[in-house]
This record gives sequence, C-alpha cells and structure tokens, in this order.
Amino acid sequence: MERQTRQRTAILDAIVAAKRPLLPQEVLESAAQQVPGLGMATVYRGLKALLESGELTLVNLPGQNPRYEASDHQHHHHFQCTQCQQVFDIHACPGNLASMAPPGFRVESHEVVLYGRCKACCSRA
Amino acid sequence: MERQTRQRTAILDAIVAAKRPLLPQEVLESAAQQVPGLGMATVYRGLKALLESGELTLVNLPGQNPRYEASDHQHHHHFQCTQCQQVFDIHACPGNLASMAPPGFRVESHEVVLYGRCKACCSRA
DNA sequence: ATGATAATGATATTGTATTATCAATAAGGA
DNA sequence: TCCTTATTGATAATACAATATCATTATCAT
Repeated sequence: MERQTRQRTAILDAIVAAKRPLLPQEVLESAAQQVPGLGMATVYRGLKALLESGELTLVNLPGQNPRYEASDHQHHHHFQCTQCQQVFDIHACPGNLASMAPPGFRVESHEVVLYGRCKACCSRA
Repeated sequence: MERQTRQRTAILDAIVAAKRPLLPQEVLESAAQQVPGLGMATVYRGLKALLESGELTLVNLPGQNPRYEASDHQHHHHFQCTQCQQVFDIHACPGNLASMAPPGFRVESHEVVLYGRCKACCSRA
C-alpha cells in the first residue's frame, strides 16, 4: 500500500502551488524548502507515483524535458517565455483545428504552444 | 571549404524526397539506399552541416527527438500519426493566436501540432 | 508501542542520442 | 595526374535524464 510521506506531500504541494508545469529540478528546489535534504531520486519516484494516481499530468513541449502539473481535466494549452523559459497555462483554445488537416487525415487531438515574453519578463526589460 | 560528397548529397536528397520531417535514423535508412555502408556518424555530421547552411530545418515535436526537413521558409505546422508515428506538414494555420495569451503577455510565435491517423493508416485499418 | 515493509537518500548504473577520435579514403584545385 | 586536406566509417567517448541498488529510516496497521 502507498504511504503518505512528508516528501511526497511536499512534491505535490510544490506543483499545486506553482500553478504551472514544473521540471523535476524545479520541483526539487521548491519541495526542498519544506523537506530539507530531499533527494532527486525521491522526486522522480514521487512524480511517477503521482502520475499513476492521476494527481499529476505530464506536459511535453517541443525540445523540452517533461514537466509536471496538477491534473486539470480541462482542455488548455501552454505558453513558454523565451526569456525565463517558464511555462504557463493558457485557458483558451482556437478550436476548429481538425479542418487544417489534409483530406483523408483524421484529427483526434491537438496541441498549441505560444512563445513570447511572460508578464514578469515584459515589465522587467 | 566544404566538399560535395555522395553521402551529403544522399542525405539531403532523402529528406527532400520524403517531403516530411525525418528522424536521423530514418535519414540513414533512406540515404543508405543510395550510398551503401553509410554510417550514422556521417548522417549526424551531414545534418549539422545542412542545418548551418540553411538547407535543412529542425523540427521539434513534444516528447520527440529532433526531426529534419527541407527548409520551406513558409509558415506551416505539423501532423503526427498516432499509429505510424510519421510526421507530415500542414500548410494551414489557425492564426490570431496572440489573443489567447493572458494580459501582459507578449506572443512572438506559436506552434500547432495535430494528432490522429494519417491517410495511409486511415485506409489501412 | 511494535513490527512489517514502503519510502528515502546517496550513489551507481542504465539507456540512448549525439559527438569525438583516428586511420583510411576521396574530393577537387593546381 | 598529383597533392592537400576535408570527409568518411567504425568505434569509443560523452552528456544527461531517468532508474536501480541498498542500507537506513519512517509510516501505519495491529
């Protein structure tokens, strides 16, 4: 049976609090504030367990390592800042993308990724 | 100075003929038909040189290794078949994606990836 | 509180894509 | 044709994320 540990709780809390997809390294840095000495192996184990339990969702962006975010179960897309590299949720969708495919192709799903400067980086520079 | 070799020609030809983004392994398999004994190292070197010369363009899809396609210089997107994993060009664009971003965010570019069954896989199964 | 055992942390190992090495080969200017 | 040297092919080495190992610790049902 699965056990409730400080480490696993800190991992989930860090991602939920971030409100955006995090890299394993970012999860470690954030969760380590609650659990000093937290190891990277534990982060990977925790992420895997939380994925399987459905509490976390995998976020893959082009050319990027996998990130993890709290399961939303709501259709949404992502924005990556070209300056700070952080990824944010976009709760909008252009829709009607199925018609973009050539004849004979069946579209089942889609991904949209926006790139640019996030709010913080816009006001900073 | 750069030299014109059978290998480098075969690598470029394979990608141009494919009319879709190829993985290095796919490039090897295709180009080796023109140049038996072609080595993977040569493929990587050729891809790098052709990228730098602008003849090839890097195509990154979520959770996928880099693919290479002939430089198009025309805005387009990609479709990946969930069955055969092949990637195809989509010469259409939903446009007006900048408005999807939250206030304060500046959108500079975007990527759209469609997933589903390609024409061949649709008619096959 | 106690015991069985899941989880942890440090580290070694793996897996895999890509690059470096180097002797042999071949492109292309003289 | 000859010669310089970029390129090739085979293989070793690298880079790096992710997983396995294992002694120790901590969870939680009893």
